[in-house]
Amino acid sequence: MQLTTRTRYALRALVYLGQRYGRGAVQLREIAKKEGISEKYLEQIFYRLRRASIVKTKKGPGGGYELGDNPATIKLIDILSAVGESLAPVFCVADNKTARCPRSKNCPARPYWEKLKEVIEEFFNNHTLADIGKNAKKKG
Amino acid sequence: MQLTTRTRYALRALVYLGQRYGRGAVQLREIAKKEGISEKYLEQIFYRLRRASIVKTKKGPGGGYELGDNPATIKLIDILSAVGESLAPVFCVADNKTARCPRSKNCPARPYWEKLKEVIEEFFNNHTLADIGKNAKKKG
DNA sequence: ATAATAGTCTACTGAAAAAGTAGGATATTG
DNA sequence: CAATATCCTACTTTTTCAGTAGACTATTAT
Repeated sequence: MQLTTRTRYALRALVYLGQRYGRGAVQLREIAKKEGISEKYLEQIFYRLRRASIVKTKKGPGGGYELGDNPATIKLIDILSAVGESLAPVFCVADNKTARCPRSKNCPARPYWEKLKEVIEEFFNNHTLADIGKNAKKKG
Repeated sequence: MQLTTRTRYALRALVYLGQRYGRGAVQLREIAKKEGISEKYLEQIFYRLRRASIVKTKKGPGGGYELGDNPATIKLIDILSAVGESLAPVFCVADNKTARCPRSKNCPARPYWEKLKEVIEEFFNNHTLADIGKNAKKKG
C-alpha cells in the first residue's frame, strides 16, 4: 500500500515550485539538486506533469518549470493521476479495468475495495498542493 | 497503493473457512483447490495466520485449519497485520520505522501521510471477516 | 509400532514492477 | 548559430513480490 517514489518526488518538487509560484520558471537542475533527486529521473517525472498541465515550461536559456496554476487550486489527486499512481487497493477496481478479474461477479470483497478506493480518493481530492506547502519552511 | 496477493489470498481463504465455521477443520488442499491458489503458497500464508492466531490447526490425518474465532470478531486489520501488509502510504509513517527518513523532521507532507494512514487503518479496523463473508454465496 | 497424513518452517528461485540511466531531438535565447 | 534547457523513447538495474522446494514434526488409524 505504498506510494511510489515517483509520486513522492513529484510532490516534493511541486511544493518547491509552489514556494516560488509567480516568480518565473525554475530550472529542473536546481530542483533536483535542492531536493536530492536524480536530475534524469525528475526530468521524466516532469514530463508527465507537463502533459497533465500541472506545470508549464519554457525551453531554452533562462527556461524551466513553473506551476500551471495557483497551488491552492492544484488537487493532490490530479498530481497523482499525472504521474500514474493508482489509488485502487486491488487491480479489479482500478480505473483501467483491462485485467478483469474472472471472479469479480461474485467477489464478496469487491464492494469493500470500491469503498476503500473512494475513501482514499476522497483524501487526495480534498487536499491541495497549498495544504502541504503551508507546512513547508519557506526558504528563498 | 495495491494490496499484495498474499493479503487477497488470505482473505479469500478465510472467507472460505468462515463459511464453514463451527464445522471442524478444513484441509489446506481443499481451500487451495477451490480457490485456485497454489497449495504451497497458501501454506506459507496460513503459517502466518496461525502464528497470529487467526486460524488454529490440527495436524495429522483428518486435520486442517479452522478459524480461531467467530468471523464476526475477526477484524480485517488483524488479518492484514498477520500477513505483513503495511497500511502506511509512505515508509516513514510505517509502524516499523527502521528506515527513518532524514527529512522527516521538516517534511511538510508527513502530517498528511499520518492522516491518510489513519483513514486506511480505520477502514480495516471497522470491518470484520463476517462483513465480507455475508456477501459470499454459501455453497456447501 | 508404524505408515500415512497434514501441517511447520526455512531457504531458495523466478517474475514483475519500480527506480534510475542514456542519449539524441527540439525549441529558445542572446 | 552556439549554448542552454526541456522533450521523449528506450534501456538497464534494483528491489519486491510471487511462487517453489524440501526436509521436519505431530497425529491418526491400523
